[in-house]
Amino acid sequence: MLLSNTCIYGLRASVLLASKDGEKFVTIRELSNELHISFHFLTKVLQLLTKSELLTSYKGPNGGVKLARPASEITFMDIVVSIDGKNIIKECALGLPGCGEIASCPLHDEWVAMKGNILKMMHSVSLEQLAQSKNPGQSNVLADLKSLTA
Amino acid sequence: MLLSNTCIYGLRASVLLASKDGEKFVTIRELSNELHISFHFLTKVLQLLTKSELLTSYKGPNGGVKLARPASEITFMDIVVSIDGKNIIKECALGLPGCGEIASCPLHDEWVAMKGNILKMMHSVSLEQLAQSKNPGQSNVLADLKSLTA
DNA sequence: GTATTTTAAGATAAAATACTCTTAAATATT
DNA sequence: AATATTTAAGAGTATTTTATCTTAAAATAC
Repeated sequence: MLLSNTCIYGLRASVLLASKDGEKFVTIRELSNELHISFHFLTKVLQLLTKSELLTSYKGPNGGVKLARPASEITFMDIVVSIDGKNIIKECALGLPGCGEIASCPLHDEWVAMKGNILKMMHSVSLEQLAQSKNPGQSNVLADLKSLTA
Repeated sequence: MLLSNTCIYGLRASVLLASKDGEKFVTIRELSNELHISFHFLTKVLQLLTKSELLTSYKGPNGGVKLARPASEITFMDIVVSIDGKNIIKECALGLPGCGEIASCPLHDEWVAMKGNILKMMHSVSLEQLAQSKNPGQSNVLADLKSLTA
């Protein structure tokens, strides 16, 4: 799989946060309830995003987490990099460590193009876009985000 | 990552086999030496390919493994499916289990298109093509296959 | 048939990932 | 100050992936 489970949890929580009032702190308990993700585990995941300064957190009553920047300014990619790191797609489809530097494997060009497309998409899609589905044929992602367990 | 380590080992060994005389059995010991992969682990990996009938194996002296079909008739995809299964790329980038059935997340269309491209490439590239680099600018993949450790 | 070569299979170990539980620290309310 | 709320941090557990080691089974050669 391209993204770890942990990363997908982080993405879902971020999109959910993006759908809420960006000023208020939202408790991780609330997020974990709506997303059906274990509270303790989600806490760990969101700590990563907080350390990366994509989220701001606040302890104590009325505390919680919120996006550190407007949802339009945080990309899918930001979340992915924060949790899974920069190398989610290997340089070479065959895992050849030297591929592309001096010589390349036969898949190289196609692979680089596809990798580029995926990264480009991740970079160009914001949490705001993910939170509000714009195409008429598509329902809001939030319904799925919340209702599904598996 | 898209493909497991195990799968990449299987791919490398298959490409190496494709570069050799397709009639003779090649010992796993020889493959593991050339690829710098642990003999015992490679044995396990190739057992999967043998079970999937992509390789033929033979025990005893002068035994080993060889491709079950001509290298031109075995695809990158065949190897990947045999080792990592059919679902190497999730339906939905956000891991939403229901995405695409009734409603879709905002990434859906782009994601499906990219997934299709990757699968198409894997399906259209044969072991023969991987074994003999055809583009002048590209070195043969075998040099990398053999020489690199990591 | 005995020894040798080689894959097959199983048991075990190590590492990475996923997840849980407990305690500490910070903040707010009373 | 005392208590409740909430994130942070750390320790611990479980599962999956990766890798190793041992033994068994099959085939050959002598």
